[in-house]
Amino acid sequence: MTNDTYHHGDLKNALIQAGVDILARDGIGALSLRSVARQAGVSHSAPYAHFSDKQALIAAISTEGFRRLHAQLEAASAPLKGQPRKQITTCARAYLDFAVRERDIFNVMFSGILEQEKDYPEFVEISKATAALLADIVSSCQQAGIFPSGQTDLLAVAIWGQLHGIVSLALEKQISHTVLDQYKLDEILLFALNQFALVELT
Amino acid sequence: MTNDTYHHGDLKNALIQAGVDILARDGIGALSLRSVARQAGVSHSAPYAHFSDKQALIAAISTEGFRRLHAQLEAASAPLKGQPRKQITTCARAYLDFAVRERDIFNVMFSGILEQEKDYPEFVEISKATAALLADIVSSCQQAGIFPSGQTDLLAVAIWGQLHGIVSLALEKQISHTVLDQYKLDEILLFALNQFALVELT
DNA sequence: AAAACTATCTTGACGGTGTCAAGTTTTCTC
DNA sequence: GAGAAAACTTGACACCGTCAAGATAGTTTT
Repeated sequence: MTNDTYHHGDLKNALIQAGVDILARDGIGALSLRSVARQAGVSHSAPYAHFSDKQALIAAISTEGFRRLHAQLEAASAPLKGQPRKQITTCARAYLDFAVRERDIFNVMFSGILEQEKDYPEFVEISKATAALLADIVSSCQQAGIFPSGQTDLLAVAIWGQLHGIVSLALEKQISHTVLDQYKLDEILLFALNQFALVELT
Repeated sequence: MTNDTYHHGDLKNALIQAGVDILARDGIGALSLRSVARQAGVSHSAPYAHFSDKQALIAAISTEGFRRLHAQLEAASAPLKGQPRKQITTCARAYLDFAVRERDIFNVMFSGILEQEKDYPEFVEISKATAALLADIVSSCQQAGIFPSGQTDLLAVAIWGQLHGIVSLALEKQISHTVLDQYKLDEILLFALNQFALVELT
């Protein structure tokens, strides 16, 4: 072959993007190294120049997922700096939005498919940054008297856990229709958040 | 073949049990129709007499998982009938225990691998029963003045969600060491539960 | 600038997988 | 006991992850 596309240039990112696209279009069952290679227009073994195995590709896709989630939470909360009461509710809705809109990426990120996550430092970094973003908002809320003070890390984990759990159960269709017919999901999130709050969140 | 084991007798349940064993021994990556058939000592196509496809086997394993979770919660709460304060904390710990001890089944149950869950009525039934078990305890707690009264279903979903989320994040190793070094997981669960409670839960 | 080297990509192969079709064996039914 | 139905085997197919060997493109060395 003597054409000018033998070397792709940025195949690694193209493969990650191809993976994201396949997830969005065909779901998690269609995500394979070979389908990703096909989508990127390269041979079935080309990914091995950039990913040591399928786990490494999944780690990269999960990392990209956390980047998007982080960016989404950042975009939701940054314009509300100084208004922690609005930040926490807006971020909760943004978390829900992300999970619904990028359902399959969200699943890849949190479904235990990725093992040995500590082998992927970029994944660890961005997932920690995402947790820190939420913790910062929780901390701001404490300082504003919205949440009780003290044990910030513990409080942040509890709130993230609650948020994550309700969203996850919803994606798994484990929330009964008797509840869903009565309340919208973000109302459920708000109700749960308010258990922690000293003033009513809306 | 003329031996007396051509017909297994109860291959369907044997295949489910084989799946559970493989999950426990080799993890979710080793779960395949063929490995399950091998483990049960039958040919690679034998499962198709009992399961229409791999999804159906996964549904059956998930169903078995919910049966075990339900049984575990039942065993934890039944002896404490009339003591809702103890029931709710004991069940939270039992939920955590189950997730840790049967980690891979728990993952199969809640990782979105199973699609079209409504096609599997036994799965729907036992998962609803599990939610109902938790909701009943929450309701008892309300009547005992441990939780605020009203909106029982909403409260139950919030509490289950919180429980589920914290456990899930822990399994995903998304809870930072600064928190885990300071608190045990069941202390985190208790802290979160107490946000809903009118009296302190221990 | 030529040569050596390295990174990138292709081709081809291997065993494993889900699924289906066809055939065999056993059990059920009348 | 014959025929039907259920349970199981064998064999095939396309797809998968992975590896080895080779081809091609850039990069570095001299």
